[in-house]
Order: sequence, then structure tokens, then C-alpha cells
Amino acid sequence: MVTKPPRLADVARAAGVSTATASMALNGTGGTRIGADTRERVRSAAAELGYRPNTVARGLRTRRTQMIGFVGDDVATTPFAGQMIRGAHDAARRAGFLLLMVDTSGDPAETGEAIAALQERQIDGILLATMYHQVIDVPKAIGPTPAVLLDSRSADGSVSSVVPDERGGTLGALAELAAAGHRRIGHVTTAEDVEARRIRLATWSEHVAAYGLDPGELLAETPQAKTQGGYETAMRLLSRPERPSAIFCFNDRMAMGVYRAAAALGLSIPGDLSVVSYDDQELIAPELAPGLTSAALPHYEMGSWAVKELLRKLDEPDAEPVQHLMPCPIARRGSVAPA
Amino acid sequence: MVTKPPRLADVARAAGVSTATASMALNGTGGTRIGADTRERVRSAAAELGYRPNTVARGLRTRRTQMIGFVGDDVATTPFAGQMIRGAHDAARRAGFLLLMVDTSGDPAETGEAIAALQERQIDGILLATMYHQVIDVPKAIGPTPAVLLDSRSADGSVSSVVPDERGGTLGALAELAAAGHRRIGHVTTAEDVEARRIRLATWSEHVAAYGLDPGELLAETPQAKTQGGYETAMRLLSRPERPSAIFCFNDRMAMGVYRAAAALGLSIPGDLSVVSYDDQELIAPELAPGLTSAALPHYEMGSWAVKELLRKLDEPDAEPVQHLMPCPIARRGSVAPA
DNA sequence: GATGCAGAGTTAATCGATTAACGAAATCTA
DNA sequence: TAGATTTCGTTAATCGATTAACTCTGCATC
Repeated sequence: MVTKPPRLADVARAAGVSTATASMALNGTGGTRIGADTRERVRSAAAELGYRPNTVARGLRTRRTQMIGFVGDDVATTPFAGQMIRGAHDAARRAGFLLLMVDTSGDPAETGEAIAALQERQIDGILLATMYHQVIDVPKAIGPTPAVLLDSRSADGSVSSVVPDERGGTLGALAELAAAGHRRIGHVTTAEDVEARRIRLATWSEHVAAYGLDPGELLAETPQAKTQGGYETAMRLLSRPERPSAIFCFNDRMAMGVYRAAAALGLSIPGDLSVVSYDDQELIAPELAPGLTSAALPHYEMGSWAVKELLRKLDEPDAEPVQHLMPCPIARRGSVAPA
Repeated sequence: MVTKPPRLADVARAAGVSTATASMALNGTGGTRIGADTRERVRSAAAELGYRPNTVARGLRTRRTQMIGFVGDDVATTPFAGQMIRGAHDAARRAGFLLLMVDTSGDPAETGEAIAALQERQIDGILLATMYHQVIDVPKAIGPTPAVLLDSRSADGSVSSVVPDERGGTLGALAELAAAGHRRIGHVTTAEDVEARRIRLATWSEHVAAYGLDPGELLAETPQAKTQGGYETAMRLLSRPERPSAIFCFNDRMAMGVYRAAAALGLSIPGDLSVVSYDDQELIAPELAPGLTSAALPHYEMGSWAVKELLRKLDEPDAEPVQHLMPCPIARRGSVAPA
């Protein structure tokens, strides 16, 4: 007893018009060609039958599928990804689009395959998301398909992209410390050569150098930006003769280690040591005691910006590509106190 | 100079055959009708032109889009979701399917809309994922579309589903403690009425009751399963006259609070107190000091199981629905020591 | 020498919409 | 009042595949 879903032809028959009229009535196209009463007849017939357009058929004719391809390099495994996807998803949905997802574990050949798989499905555009802020070459497989880079920039600037404003976020985090009177601000960071490290480090260096301090004496590195590395670097930094009164951490996971080091050394946070960080990870920053002041990575906003930019490109194919910096707002919590 | 991508007709012309022949040659259909040399000619013509089938056109004809709808209730915001999506994604991709995602923030009306949006796009089947283990009514909007529930069961068992084996995981976690000689095992849990709480609590109750202990004396609840709640419940439990030698936590976030409480009371883990937990969240369990022994929620496996089950349903529409329990393996770390 | 049949393709219908091109009645204009 | 517009539709082509129903050779069979 499974009756097939109604087609446009069924609606047209029920309303006593041709499929052309039915199509125009439902879509509001064709200008004044359809009378108000006819339009109403068609609409109610459609509602009556529970008509839902077959977008596959429509897509074949219009060459628009109302689907956006989302290619992530291993993106689904990182805790940030959720917000990025959600931002893209919400913006897409509001415009009547859905996200077709492919995860690629970063391998370029696989990325090419993923892009091809999406193109076979005639997606209207592609979002290329990376796990963390980096500079990449746009895969040639993309061809003429409209695309936007998410959390990465293209080396040649030929494609629109959005990345976090790392410099602004770093300055914001440091401003929290400066406002509390801190001058000797240490930095613990990773040795991994990523864009985020470079910018955060350079911005911090400038900042402390402006006070006439030597960044080299206030810096400690670890191979991996994890809790253990944060612990070790903080131990090194805090046992130097003139220890910093505050530490700016590369990310929240390292900050967790800094908290642990402070506890081990009998230093209280924020009484003896102020801490600011980057990422504002929801499972870490608010859960530490005291809560960690951190510059938030605006993943949700980047995701939705990317979709809006992509939709703009669909409307105006000849628009110039835009490289956007998304602000990183500071989440203030209890880890900063006057020096 | 943007040349349109080649169509099947272009391949056929290049190979000097009809589109029917080209189609059959490329797809290997039509039995013996296509000679080996012709097939080869068509194949190389296709490769030459870089032909990629238009799956929208194909889908219109075959009524198969090779796309699976993934509906999540707020799923993209939880840290688990990534693994669940990835598990589903990988299994789908291996079979030539892609995931079309919709996130719904849980509202039933919105879920209905999401399902309709997917059906308009003619997805071959639907995965309905929930943020955490629960029992739900299958939305009527699904209709005859093949569906599988992910991390939830249907009240009436009419649809296949997969959920974690909470009982097995709890027994496994408690077995770690039992093997280390613990008898007085406390439990800190949430007051939220969710399936996970119910099963973990009941299983733990049985376990301690079997030692002749009164569960009521070893239990503490908090309104929300977060760090703060874990801290408070542990403080209560550990300041009772006969304090437990070990605590089984509802989840890792609460365990974080338990660690903090132990530190506040001067109890060392695992020396004075052993701790086991549930969820094995990657940002918490391995990062605590000592590492937290925890029963892992098999999100990846559930995701891929769900897709395989869905594909089976596509092949055998009359197959009986299956309710699957996915084992929760124990991640052993340093938080357990002999009593 | 007619019949049957397997092999290798071709023709044309079809999936369910959108839309360019065309048409008849009603209204307006000079 | 004849011609020009407007109004409100319809007819049929089209998007790019898949596939049921044919066709045409050549060969074996009786």
C-alpha cells in the first residue's frame, strides 16, 4: 500500500491546469502570467496532496542542486570542527541549502577524489575546511567550481578565505594582562611550525619587546601543544631567576599544564600567576579552576561567513575574492588578577 | 574559456557508438551485449575526455542518489558527534555514498522539516542520530524511507538502532576496581533522567549490593553532570564516616571534579582513592594526571554500524529491524590501584 | 532452405521538473 | 473600429543519464 509521492503533474491535474502553470504558480515565477485565483487553486491542491518537489529533477533542469560540498581534512575529528560545521550548516540552511560532507584525512589525492565525488553530484559550490589555520595551495581538482577556504588561506589569494585574526586575538589577550599591570609576560608555545604559532609568537614578541624586555628570556617551547608540554614549559619558565608574573599560553591544552605546574610549585592562580590563553575550548577553559581567560577561535562565525561568501559568489560569479580575518573575542574568566 | 564538462553523449560520439552502448560499457551492465573491444574504446574515450557522470541525471532515472541523510539533534555541537559522523562517513564512502547533513537542535517540528528537506533531495536512506543515548518515538515524517537510529532506540522497536552497551561498559569499569580488590565503590551521578544514568546506576547498584553493601550510602547526585557537580558530590561522598575506596563516575567531566575534590582533601589518586569513569573523552581522560580509566563510548563504531545496517536495508527492504548493543571497551590508565 | 538463436548494438521512452516559444481572449488606443 | 497590448495560459523542448524493446548479422540446426 505504499503509494508513490505525488508529482507536479498530479498537482496540475488536481488543479485543472498544465504542469507549466503549476510550476510557475508554486515557484512564483513567470511574472504576471498566473492569475491570483489560479495560483491559489494550485497551491491548495499541492498542500492537499502533500506535494514536495523532486529536487533531483529540478536540479537536472536548473543546474542548481541547492547543495554545498564541505570538504574537511580530518576535520570531523577535532573538537572545533563541530562549531565550524554548525556555522556553515546554519547559514546554508537559512538560504535553503544543505551540506554534503566529505572528510579526507588530509591526503591530497584523497582530497582530489573527494572534490570529484562532490562535483559528480553537481554541488553548487565547495567549502574547503582545514583542521587548523594554515596556508595551502588550492587543489586543481576544484576547477571552475566556486569555492571558499575555511580556516586556511590560499598561497596566491585566488580564492576567498576566512581565518581567525590571530594577531588581534593575541593583542586582546595580552591587553587583559596589561590592564592588570603585568609587564613580565611569559609565553609557552609549541615547536610545530603552524601559522597560529607564528602569528601568536610574533605578536607576543612585539608586545614584550615594547616594554624593553627580551622575549628570549620569557619564552619556552615544547614539541607538542598538549597538557604535558604545557606543564614542562611552565616549570622551566617559572623556575628561572626572574619569573614572569603572567603567562600567555599557545592554547588551552597547554594552559591546563601550566595550571598543573603552578599547583606543583605552590603558586596560586591568579594570586601569584595570571594566565591567558588561546582557543577557548569549551571542555577546558570554563572547566578549569579558576576559569581560564582565553581568546576564542570564532569557528561558528567563520563557518557561516564562508557560506555567505560562497552564496555571494553564486550570485555574482565575477566578484573579487576576499581574504577575511575573523575577530577572536576574549572570554574573560578568573585567571587574571593585578600584578 | 570555461568549456562545459563532457556528457555521456560526447563520450559516445568520440567512441563512435550510441549513448546506450556507452552507458552499458561504462557501467558494465547489459550482460554480453557489449563486445570487449567496444567496451575498451568507450572506456578510453571517457578517460581521454575526463568524463564524470552527472549523478543528478542518473539519480532521476535510477531513483538512487547514493546519498544518505544524517539528521542530528544538536549533534554537531557535542564533542562525541565528530566520531559518530566520521564512523558513518567512512562506512558510507567505502560503499560510494555521501552524507547529507542536517542539524536540528532537537525540536520535533524542526526535525520533521529536516527530514522533509532530505526527502526532497531523494536521499536513499536516513540516519537519525541523537546527542546521547535515549529512547524516542520515530518521527512520522520519515514515512517509508529506510532509516536507522544512532545512539537511540525506538520505543516500539520498529526501526533498526544501535546504542552503547552501557551495562557491559559499567560492568567492565567496575571489574577493573574489583580486580584491584575494591569493595566499597561509590558512585557519583547526575540527576538528569537519561537512559545512560539509569543503566549505569542500576548496574552499579547491583554490583555493590552483591557485596552486601547499601547503594544508598555510596551514592551522590548532582543536578548537572559537569565538573562542578563532580566536585560537590565527591566532597559529600568522601567526607562520610566510612568513605569509599573507589569511585565510579557517571562521566569524565564529573571525574574531573572528583580529581579536584580528592586534591582538596589531600587524597592522592590512585593511592588513596581509585577512580573509574565513563565516556573516555579524548580531551579529558588521557589528559588528567594520573590518566583516567574510563569505559569508552564507541561512537565511531556505532556510526559505521548504522550505515552498514542502512545499506543492508536498501538491499533487502523486508529485513527485520535489529536493535544492536555496541560494546564499550575499557581504556585502562593510571587511576586505579589496589585497595 | 527455412527456423531459431546468440551476439552486438541502436532507437526511443523515461525519470520529474523548468522554461522558451507560442496563442487566444480581453482590454486599450488612436 | 482596426490594430496593439495585456492577461492568462498551454505546448513542447530540455536537462543527462538508464533501459526496455527493437534490429541486424551470422551461424548452427533440422
